[in-house]
Amino acid sequence: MPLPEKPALEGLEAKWIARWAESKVYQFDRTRPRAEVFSIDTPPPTVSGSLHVGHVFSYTHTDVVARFHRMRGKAVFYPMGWDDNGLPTERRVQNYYGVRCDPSLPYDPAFAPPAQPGKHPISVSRPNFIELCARLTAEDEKAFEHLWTYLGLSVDWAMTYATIGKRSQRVSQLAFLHLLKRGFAYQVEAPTLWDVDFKTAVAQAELEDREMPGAFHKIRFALADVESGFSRTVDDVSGDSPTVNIDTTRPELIPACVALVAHPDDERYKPLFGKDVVTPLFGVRVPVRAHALADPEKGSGIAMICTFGDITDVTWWRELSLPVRAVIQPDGTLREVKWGAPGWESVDAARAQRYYADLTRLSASKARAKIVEQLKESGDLIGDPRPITHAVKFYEKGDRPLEIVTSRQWFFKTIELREALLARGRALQWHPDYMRTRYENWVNGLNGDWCISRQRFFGVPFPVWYAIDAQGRVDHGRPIPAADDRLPIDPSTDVPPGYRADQRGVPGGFAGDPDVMDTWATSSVSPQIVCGWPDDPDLFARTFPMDLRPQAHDIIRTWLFSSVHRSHLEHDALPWANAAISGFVTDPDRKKMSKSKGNVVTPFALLEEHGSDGVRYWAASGRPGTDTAFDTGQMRVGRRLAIKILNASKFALSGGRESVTGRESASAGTDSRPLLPVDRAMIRSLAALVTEATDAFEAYDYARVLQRTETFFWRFCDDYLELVKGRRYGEQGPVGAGSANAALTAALSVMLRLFAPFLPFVTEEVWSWWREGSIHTSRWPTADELLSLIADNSDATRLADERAYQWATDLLFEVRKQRSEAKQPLKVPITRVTVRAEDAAVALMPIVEADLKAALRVQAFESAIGEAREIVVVGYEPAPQA
RNA sequence: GGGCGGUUAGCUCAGUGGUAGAGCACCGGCUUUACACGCCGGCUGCCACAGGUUCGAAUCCUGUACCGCCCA
Repeated sequence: MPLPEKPALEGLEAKWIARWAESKVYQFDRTRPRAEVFSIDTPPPTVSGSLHVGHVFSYTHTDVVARFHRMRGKAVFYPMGWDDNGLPTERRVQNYYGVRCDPSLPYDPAFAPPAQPGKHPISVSRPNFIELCARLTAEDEKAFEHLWTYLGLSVDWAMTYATIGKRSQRVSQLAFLHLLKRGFAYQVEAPTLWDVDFKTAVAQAELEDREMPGAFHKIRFALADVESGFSRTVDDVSGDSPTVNIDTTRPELIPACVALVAHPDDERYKPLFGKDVVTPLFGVRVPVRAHALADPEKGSGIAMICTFGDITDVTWWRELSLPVRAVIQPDGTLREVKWGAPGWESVDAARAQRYYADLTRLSASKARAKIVEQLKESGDLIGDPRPITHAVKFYEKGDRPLEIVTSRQWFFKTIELREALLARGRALQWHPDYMRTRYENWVNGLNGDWCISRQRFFGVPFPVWYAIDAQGRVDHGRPIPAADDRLPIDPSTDVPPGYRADQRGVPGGFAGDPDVMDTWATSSVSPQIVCGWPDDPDLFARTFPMDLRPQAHDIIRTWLFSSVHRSHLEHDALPWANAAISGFVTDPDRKKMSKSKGNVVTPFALLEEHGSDGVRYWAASGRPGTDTAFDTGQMRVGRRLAIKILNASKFALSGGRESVTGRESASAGTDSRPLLPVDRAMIRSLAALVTEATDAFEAYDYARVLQRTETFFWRFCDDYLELVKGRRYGEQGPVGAGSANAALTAALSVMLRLFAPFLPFVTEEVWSWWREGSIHTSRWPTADELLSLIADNSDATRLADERAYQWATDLLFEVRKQRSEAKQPLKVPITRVTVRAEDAAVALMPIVEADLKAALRVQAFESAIGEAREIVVVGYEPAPQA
């Protein structure tokens, strides 16, 4: 192929994407043994969200590492997944089509969504809803694949998976059944964190704290039985009976109050422990109890325990064996209560009923406003509410504060595995190492088992049914598991072994588990999904445990933790040897870029403007774990680097072969080895770079590789290339030209390969000018391939060559500087340069003089031995008369 | 409140005990037969602050301040 007249970056993406797909360069070779495989557990992006520059950033990191290992000779196992399962997709489908899922409706095979979402959501059956989810995610996935391909990810697209796909469902269900059999999965009716809008349980890992305005309300509780031992000085007293005042931010939960609690050492309240108080408005007798979690510093130091206001209430309720009086319903409103009925005994049930009637069916926030009025009226609110700002727990995707609702949920055991999971974390290689601390903090802070069931629709169902007894009661105690070989199943349509379809939902029949799994319960088995467990043991043996889990640090507590957990239980092993943790992309104000903050940049436009190589250059400059500023300037620098590679390559290659103009190479017929000291020195310093780059890459420090290679390349262009330019054109005869050409082509070949993981398009383009096959399946360069070109690598020669090259660049710099200061154009020859230097340097002049004369347009050097170095440009040739 | 990272040139960042660096930006010069998306040169710093260790500290230790993130 002839060298292009004017090489350009435009169109390289389209050209090479098509050829790579055609020639299957990124196809995984599954005949290779485990030791020759590098397997990557790619994060499946949430397809219902839009891709943003943060994705481009972190996925580039993975690709760079993948390309390095491919060139090191590994068969790279690099699948892509789509996380289409779960709430984000449901929410997007609801908004996109204007529909709501109503599981009670029958399937309508003729249903078609409206072109535009209507004002009021259309109710559709669960199968119809799932169809819409599948349809929309398929479109999203196409757009994602296009972007990834354009970015140059070297993914094997034949292995793509989706978290809602059949295989993912089979693996999730099978792994679940294994844990059920072994007792690590269990279900229980228990108070659970609950989102009142999504109407589902959520897990600890999905919580986030948000600073919210609130208010402390000082509420008066009357003592039930006044005794002499109780000192009236402990707190405010009003009316006839001694009272105790508590502070609460949630007065609407007074009807759910089951006790008061203070710290066991709190002298103010010690006399009250074991006594009863009566709740205001509702007149319920509740005990005063002691517990270490009560904070004497907070409010009045005594708190009410409600079922349930927060997770501390749950702890108190459990540890103090208190009864349940729940008022918050799954939709977040207050349920109806019959005051005076068992469990709701009151000293004045009629009065309780009267107050409560005004609260029934109000949301928590409306009920709060109402009850404050009532408390004011009854005189039980002491003073005005005091506004505060406090952290309130939210579901990370939710809009209203979480409630705690008692319901039947599935859990995976985590708490009893804490020590084992910490040990796994220590065995994992973290990049950077300090990210391990995030994991350890999380594992140490676990306060309950992992709730995996969600009361949603677009997810992996639990592969179990329950018998219904003759009285129509569902027996949750003995779930009927599906047979392993039938998975995946949907218990809402499939029938358990030993039953007929017409027995669904009837006494003596069966009921399917109605819930779906938490999306993390599926993505946590992504290594098993991609590696073919358990249906393809051959693939599994070649890929698992995997080499690398790349991901961002925000999901250490979710994806990373849960994957370690699942692999620990299923395989008694870590799922991967390495975890490479990417940082975030920050905007210029050092804030995390995110959609909600409105500072997200659409990635495709960036790729088109700066070129995929340019954007990748920016991304690869972000070291593992380090947050990186969004910087189009860096992308422009990357683009310039790519252009420079094109042009320098054109020059370097135009001598060793037939050139663009058809002129014969100046070095034709000569031995193609770097023979001259300057050439040898350059080759050896490149060999040192290769060693450094390889070591850094092995340590996941790809950013250093890029930076060092770039620095070397730019100096190569500015100094070495200029130095040998004249010689390369044959000014010093064929031997000098041959040496330069040999050094140029060898150096170019190596530098292109060093750049290839970062700049896959431009390096492939240049490679194609003169080499067979793809650069991306060529061998990673070695120091030895360079050093072996040189006959004499003895220390003496090496040092002498280095000194000559150094001396040449010193002179280059000094003369250039003087020419620049004299403002003389390069086309004006310098008549004479006098050099005074130490003996050793002067002795090097014959070696470098000819190259320097050509590079600097110097007609003559005059050198003398002297103490202090002095390099003087004596004069310039007068400009020719006009 | 606890933990983790960070603070180096106007900006983005390298720099793990030995004379403070790169790119961008800025200034001056240059059509030079690979590249003006280029080349040559120049300017730019109490390395956040205060102590300590050391012959010597941007680098190690202690503390402080500020920024970011994670967890309560």
